[in-house]
Amino acid sequence: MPELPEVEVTRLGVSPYLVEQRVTGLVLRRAGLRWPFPADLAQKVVGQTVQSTGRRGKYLLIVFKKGTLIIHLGMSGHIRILPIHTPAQLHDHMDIVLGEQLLRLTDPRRFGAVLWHDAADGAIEQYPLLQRLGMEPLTEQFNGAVLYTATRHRKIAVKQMLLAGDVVVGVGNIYASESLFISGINPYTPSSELTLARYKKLALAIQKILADAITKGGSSLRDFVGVDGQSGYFQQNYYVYDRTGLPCRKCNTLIQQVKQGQRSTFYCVKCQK
DNA sequence: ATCTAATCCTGTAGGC
DNA sequence: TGCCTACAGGATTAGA
Repeated sequence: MPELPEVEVTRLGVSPYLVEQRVTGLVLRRAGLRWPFPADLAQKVVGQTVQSTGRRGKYLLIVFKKGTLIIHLGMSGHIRILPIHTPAQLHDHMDIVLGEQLLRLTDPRRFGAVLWHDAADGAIEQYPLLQRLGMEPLTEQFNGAVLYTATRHRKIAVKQMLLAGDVVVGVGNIYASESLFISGINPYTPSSELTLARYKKLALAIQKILADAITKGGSSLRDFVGVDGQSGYFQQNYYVYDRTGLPCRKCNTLIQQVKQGQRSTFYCVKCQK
């Protein structure tokens, strides 16, 4: 379940194996994932050298001189660095070969995506799918005022606003519930009704929880090079997510699970008003 | 301009 | 034991 921290941890993990390395081959084992793979992808990347890696929201960027490879992990995707000629298994959809190693994309549910943009680094914001994305939460510019000003006419529940990604990116279903608990906000509150002061608390909660998750995930970066892939989210200690019917860690009230826009929301009715 | 619902797909958990 | 259904996840898209 990659949210922003897992994508960033992935980027940090694979980056040393990519940057300044030349792509020597590309293997596609199906026509595409969520969307078809770019038709001429091999021509675009094979022979090219990776300049840098980046991230925009939950999109992983692999930057070449002539363009940028955009990878989205969907909800079940993950990437590993493996020795060349490692046999592919079910759901291994793409290999980017770099000399003696390869970057392998695995995604059982195929909600992920592999895209190409014919412009290097700076111009990536022009890519259609990235154009409507909200602000990066882990930047100096992001704060409560950003949330406040963007939501003056938004009646949508604050939980669903966070998830929508057009105000702030990278907050998935887990961290939406968690950040609202930390800031003491009821997930049903219409976005336009929250005060600046409460949005300041929410913005700080989002930044802290995402940064902490990256730190924790970063401690298992080596997992991206090897057989087992997935990185250290197991020990995550959530306040409300997936704790339906269990006592709130602050007040012992039983945690409620509800549906908002087809998605589960977890919250404490006493701590979150 | 906003918002809601449907959609993509597979693995897993729960009910019978 | 095995079948069946519901659900989980992100984010675009179409429709209200």
